[in-house]
Amino acid sequence: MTVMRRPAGRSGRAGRKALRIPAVIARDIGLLIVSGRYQPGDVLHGEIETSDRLQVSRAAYREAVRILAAKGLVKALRKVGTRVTPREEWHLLDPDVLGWIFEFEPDDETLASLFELRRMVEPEAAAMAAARRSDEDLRVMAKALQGMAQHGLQSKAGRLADQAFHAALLRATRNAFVASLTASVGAAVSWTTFYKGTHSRQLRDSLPDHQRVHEAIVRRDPKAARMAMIELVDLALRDTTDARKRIGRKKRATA
Amino acid sequence: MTVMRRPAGRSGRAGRKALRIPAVIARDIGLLIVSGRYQPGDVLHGEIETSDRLQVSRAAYREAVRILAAKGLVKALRKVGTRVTPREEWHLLDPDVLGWIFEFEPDDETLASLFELRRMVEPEAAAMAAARRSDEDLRVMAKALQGMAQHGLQSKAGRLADQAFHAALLRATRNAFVASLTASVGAAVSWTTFYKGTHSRQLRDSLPDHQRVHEAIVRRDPKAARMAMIELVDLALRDTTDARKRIGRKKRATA
DNA sequence: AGAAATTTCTTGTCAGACATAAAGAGCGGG
DNA sequence: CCCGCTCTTTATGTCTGACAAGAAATTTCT
Repeated sequence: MTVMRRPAGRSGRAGRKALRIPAVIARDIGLLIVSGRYQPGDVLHGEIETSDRLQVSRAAYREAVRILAAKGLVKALRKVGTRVTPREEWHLLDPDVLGWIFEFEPDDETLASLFELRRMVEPEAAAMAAARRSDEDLRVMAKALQGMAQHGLQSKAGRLADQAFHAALLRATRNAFVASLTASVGAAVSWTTFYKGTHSRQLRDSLPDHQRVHEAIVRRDPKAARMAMIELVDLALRDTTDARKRIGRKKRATA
Repeated sequence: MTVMRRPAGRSGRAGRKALRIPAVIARDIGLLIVSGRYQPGDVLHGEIETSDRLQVSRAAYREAVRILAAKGLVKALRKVGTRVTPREEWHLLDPDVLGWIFEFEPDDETLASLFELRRMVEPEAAAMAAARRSDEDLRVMAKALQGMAQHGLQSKAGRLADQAFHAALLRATRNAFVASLTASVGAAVSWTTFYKGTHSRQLRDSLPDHQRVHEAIVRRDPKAARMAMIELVDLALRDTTDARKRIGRKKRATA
């Protein structure tokens, strides 16, 4: 494992800002953990050894470990070392942790679980949004829909617009806790559309689903918003699992 | 602000384990942030100045700041300082953050929002648990109910049993993301019963509500479990708001 | 006045040392 | 032989002081 000051990709481009060393190390180790390369119970190598190997100061490495500990991924014990925490203690809804999980192709169970959560939260959120939304919320959602229509779901911009729509909807609930699920929902949304876009030829247009939700919210019709959102999530899940099954068959056939 | 190596309370007792300096500082500053003493946009005092004032090394203080940054509460910028993040970026569902919020009496809106989240998640979770629970899940839930009955809701042990019941239920959903909401639900549960216990004379017995949920899960009856949980959450919310209103009147009368 | 160079300030990183707790080995006594 | 105590070992925990780097503020030059 080597320390990269910038996320993998072209380095010169102005894209993302340079990450500090501890953040990069935390991400690297975090990826190793959520991907299962480091299993719960495993103890990380010693601080001196690791920091030396990565050619960073021990202080920098320690700050990285602190970040991971703050997210529940590891726990440091004197004399025993820094040990990977059992999965139940991970802060799965932490944006970073979730992002790390979705940097790989998540397994079926993880994906299903996240969709179950969406299915629990988003319909009610849509209903709440229909009851409480401001005109400003509407404006943001409309703009997001326009972005989806304009760029399409294959493009990065389109995916961002999709996420923006769901984020605006959650914000419109006027519930800070619900709104803080934005990262979770966004991860599912982004990855799903990405998955469909890259692996599947025929890409069902989910824009109408979104528009139905939007219209219900415009009309301040909670019941309709809830139903429309249920349909949206269900269809998104179906599309995703269908695509997966196709890939699965293809892979099996190739192997 | 002074660094306390142990959480406030009697120090000699074996209760909680000694927290390391960065964790204590992170908690102290975290409390100042979530309580509003430090407002979003405020910049914390410089590292040298603060670490000097707290009489800890700069490295220790920096690790504390890293913890807060990992939870989205602050963001460090060169030359500008470490600044408190806008509220929308806080990781509200992080167990520590939520715990800090609930170390004070949360405002009505926060409490209402958290109950809304419970109301969205727990009924469906109960239904899922009814469909998927193992015998082991049942055993844990039964034991928790027994603990509630034995110790009562006023005692610490009773409150822990209450939390344990909800935790076991969420775990029985077999959904890691739902299960990771345990801390959030637990915070609401614990604080609510605590509130009722300390401030209110007549303390409605919520044990029957829990037992109805439990029985439905035993019977593998998702619909009944969902309905029972809806009732449980609604009653808990009503109890809490009622108690608050009483206190409010009392305070107003006293003042 | 406007752009470019410079200063300045704050976080970022490094290096090495010592402190401390907890696991494990070793030893003594029951 | 087993139990419990002490001592050693070892990893994290903490401190100190120094320098690097980047961004804001200031100054200087055109």
